[in-house]
Amino acid sequence: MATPGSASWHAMLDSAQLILRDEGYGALTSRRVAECINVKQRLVYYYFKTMDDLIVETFRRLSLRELERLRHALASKAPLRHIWDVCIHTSDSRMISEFMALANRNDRLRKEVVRFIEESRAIQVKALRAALEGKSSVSRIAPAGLAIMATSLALSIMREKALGVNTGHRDVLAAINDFIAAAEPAKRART
Amino acid sequence: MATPGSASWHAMLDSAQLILRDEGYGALTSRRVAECINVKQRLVYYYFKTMDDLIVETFRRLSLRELERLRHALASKAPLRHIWDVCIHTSDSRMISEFMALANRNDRLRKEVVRFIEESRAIQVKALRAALEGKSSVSRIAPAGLAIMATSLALSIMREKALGVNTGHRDVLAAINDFIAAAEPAKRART
DNA sequence: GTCTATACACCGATAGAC
DNA sequence: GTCTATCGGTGTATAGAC
Repeated sequence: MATPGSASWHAMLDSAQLILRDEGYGALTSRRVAECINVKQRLVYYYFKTMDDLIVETFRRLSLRELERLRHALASKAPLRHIWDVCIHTSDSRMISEFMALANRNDRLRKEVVRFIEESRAIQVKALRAALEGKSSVSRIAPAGLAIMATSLALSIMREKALGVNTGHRDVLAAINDFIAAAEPAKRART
Repeated sequence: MATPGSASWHAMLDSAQLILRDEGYGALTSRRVAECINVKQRLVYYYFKTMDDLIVETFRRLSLRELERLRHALASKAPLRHIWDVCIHTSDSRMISEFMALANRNDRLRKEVVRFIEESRAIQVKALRAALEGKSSVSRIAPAGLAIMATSLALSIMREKALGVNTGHRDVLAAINDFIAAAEPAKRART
């Protein structure tokens, strides 16, 4: 259509994110997006051919920003610590749940999600491989296994926190902290 | 309203599950449910006062069945192995994604989900505590931490498998197998 | 780039007959 | 217990003026 990257374009994606987070994908409609930025519904279809396009583009912009944060953390002095910080402070868990649900039935979105998972995991594996080189005593699990454990736990902890469950969180966070301290003994920090 | 537990009642919950799994909560409508079991839309409102009630009841029935499986596994000869089997072969990950998304904005469902998480975790902790008694060398992580790791990983692996991602799965499954073998050295099995 | 107006489908929920 | 019929509301998407 026209003008990806313009002010209205970004405003629509911003609204889409907020609606997804606060009201769920069932509420992500062209009318609702338009209402959020005080324009008429018709304009949404000027920027996005279908609502499907809007959803895919919303995830795409979000995932590119997230990968940027991960690459920045990878290049830092304490990659493991900073990558974990990015994972545990990533986008709202409710919004992630919505994208997951959508990805199961939207093939274009699914491909974007798969791309994101694979790229982010590659960054994590790179950091873990470098940190664990010559330290076989820290973990017998391969870097790829540790990476999936990290993302999986970060997501579960965020989600349960949002639901109001806390059982076992302290234990897991302590274990992760110990692991990072052993693999990357540079400075001390709080989780 | 009337007759919870009757044939039509169960048929409606069965349909609701299938629709959630295959089409998402956006498609879970009274008309769609009625269509699936060849009755008219009006009948759904005879069994469930609102669509909200139908959703909550669908999760409730499912979670009670799941807890029953977990309790059965706990009472078996190899509790850790069997509980893990239940976790990794639980309800379809797409359906779980839908319930998660719904629970973030439906307070009655949220309470049911919290109850399920806490009860299932208690069962897992019980099994882990018993298995690890006097075996401090197997893991330094407390049982509650190990429980959240297990559920978290089972869900992530199922979800990624459904999406078509495999990176690191083999490593994680091997690690879990090793852990169970060390904590519960009874018989050998495949994961 | 932003608007008015509209076609057409589907939603939740209810009234009331049999 | 199951049906027909219907209300008011909201959804995607498009035509076309300014």
